[in-house]
Amino acid sequence: MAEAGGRRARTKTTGKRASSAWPGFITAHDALVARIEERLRAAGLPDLSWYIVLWVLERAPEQRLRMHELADTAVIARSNLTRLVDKLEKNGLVVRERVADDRRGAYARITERGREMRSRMWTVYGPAIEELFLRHLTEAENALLREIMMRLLATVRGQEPGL
Amino acid sequence: MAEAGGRRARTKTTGKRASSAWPGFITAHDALVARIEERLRAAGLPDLSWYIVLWVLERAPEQRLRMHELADTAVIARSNLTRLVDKLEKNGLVVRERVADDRRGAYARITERGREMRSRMWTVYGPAIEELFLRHLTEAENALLREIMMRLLATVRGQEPGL
DNA sequence: AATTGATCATCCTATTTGCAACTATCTAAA
DNA sequence: TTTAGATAGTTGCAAATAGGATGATCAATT
Repeated sequence: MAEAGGRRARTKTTGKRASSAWPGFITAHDALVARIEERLRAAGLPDLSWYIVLWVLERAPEQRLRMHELADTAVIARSNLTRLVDKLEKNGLVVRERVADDRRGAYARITERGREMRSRMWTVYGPAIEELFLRHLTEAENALLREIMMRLLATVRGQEPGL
Repeated sequence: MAEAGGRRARTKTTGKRASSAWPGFITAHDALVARIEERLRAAGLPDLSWYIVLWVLERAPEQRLRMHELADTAVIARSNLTRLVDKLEKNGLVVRERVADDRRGAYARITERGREMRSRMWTVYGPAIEELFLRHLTEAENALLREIMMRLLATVRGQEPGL
């Protein structure tokens, strides 16, 4: 959160605004994600991290991505992605493939079962997004929100220290 | 994430939009939070969850809140809040107090040291928010974003199953 | 070719988290 | 009252996570 509605601005250099959107941003995010995870769990489905990986892979050029690209796109630490992909692979949802010209590297590729699982998860996830999120936004708000998020993402990705 | 830019809408009932803000929303959130946590760590400071609890308590009516109120406000599972408050208490940043008319209950109250810590964390957190988030929004965007987040928060809180 | 420094992925360990009990207390109804 | 059912907070255990270390390979320079 932040100094939010904030008592008085503390310094001149920090140039506070009347009211930052930040606290609401992270709080709304956490609350929404908690609700969604609840629904997935109730439906006996894997959690969001699985969905995200499957979704990213499904949209990738050849249904596959290098591990580090996947980690960056899905915003998952590399070491955690290794284990997540282990589990997905054990469940037959993705397969690892060697990289022809770089023996250090590996691809993760989504399988047919992986696509099925993503689709199955979407039957819970999609309506949840609709109901908890989209439903409360006008078309214009949705569009602006999307644009803003892409802008933030672009700049934050542009200055990753470890990227 | 979501069906995003989405191939074609799958059913009529799901009433998809051209492009949902949802994937960007959670991805931007995760990326921003990761950067911020990085900075706090680099500064040898505790992580965001400590800040949020201290911040919520500092703004609370009497600098204190019942454990369950704190959990709900900060969006932290009760069992995790118990342990988080344990740690904060061990560090002298909050104290637990009994509730006069409900012997089951407990307050968490922020201490002077707690306020100092929040303030110290803000010297890193505040500029990070400014630089990574606010800086990229116009005043109008910030205001709208804030309003939207509050709206989402209100509705998601209105329908909590476990609340 | 040899060396140095990055990069890729994984492994290891300490924490943290989620969930399901569990205890104590309160509330409402019989 | 007594009892049945909620509520507050905590605890235990399994699983997930973060972050640094490791081993292997690649790229650039000498």
